[in-house]
Amino acid sequence: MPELPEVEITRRTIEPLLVGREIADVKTTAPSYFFITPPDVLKKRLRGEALVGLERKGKYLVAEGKDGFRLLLHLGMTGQLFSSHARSVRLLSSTARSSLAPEEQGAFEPDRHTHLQFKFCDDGPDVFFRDVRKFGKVMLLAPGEQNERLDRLGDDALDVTGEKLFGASRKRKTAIKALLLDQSVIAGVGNIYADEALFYAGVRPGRRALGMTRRECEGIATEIRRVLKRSIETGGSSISDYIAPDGTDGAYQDERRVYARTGEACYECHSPIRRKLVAQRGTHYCPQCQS
DNA sequence: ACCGCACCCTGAGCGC
DNA sequence: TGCGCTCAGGGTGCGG
Repeated sequence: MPELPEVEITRRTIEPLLVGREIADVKTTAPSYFFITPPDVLKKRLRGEALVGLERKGKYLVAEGKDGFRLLLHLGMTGQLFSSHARSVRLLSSTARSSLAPEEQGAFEPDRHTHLQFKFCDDGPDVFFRDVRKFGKVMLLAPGEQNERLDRLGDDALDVTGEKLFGASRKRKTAIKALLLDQSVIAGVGNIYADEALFYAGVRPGRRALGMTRRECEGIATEIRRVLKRSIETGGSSISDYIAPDGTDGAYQDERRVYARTGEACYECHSPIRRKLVAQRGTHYCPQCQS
């Protein structure tokens, strides 16, 4: 679900709830590949600790402990990191939603998809990490321990330059969209913002990276930075699962030009938006505005 | 080194 | 109602 803007908003909103509070207890679900670090190790290591910082690297959240250990969180496709005070229908299945009276909707009790529950020594809210599909990840790193998932990340997408893209695109026969999704080239772009940025840049997603001119790469880089910043300003995209940690929806989905608009009219030229597979991902573009 | 693909998992929505 | 299918904002690991 979440790409750079959603992860960044999550970081900003959850930071004051996670940092500087002594952890009383951590509850988890059973071991699964969601837990790269086993649940019992997490519980033992985190109890009594307080986190001192929370930063974002690409789509990863990295929390740091006092003695230098790091807790890596990745939201995958359906991960939700939020306060126990958050209220949102996106935390409930559709059947659960419809069986509730409107005024009850949004009340949340940890369910089988709530893989992490942080309880704190103060009487403030708990912090929950819920993930229906379990494509998210949680991992603990010892002080000074390197991690290749983090180390292989490319430049942060908010800072991507045309020069960087142009350099990376040489010798790459793959589609330009696949290049944008490659986290070792630039970190943070996912399926929505790749499609949106390529629309604004006027470039078809399926074109070979190798065929891009320097000027086109400049345009794509500019649009990536602009679209991501704009999405952060509007609270990110809440399309199916994403909510901010306080339970609020983003609004960027209302500004989408192509993503999930298959068959609808392009706002610029009124051609129907097309969908095809590129890099095994659903890909949306305007056949008229993008060449 | 790079490429495409299978796979990890659960749920929603569709046509029949 | 139920079945079978497709689709979903993520990333990894494999063989070619």
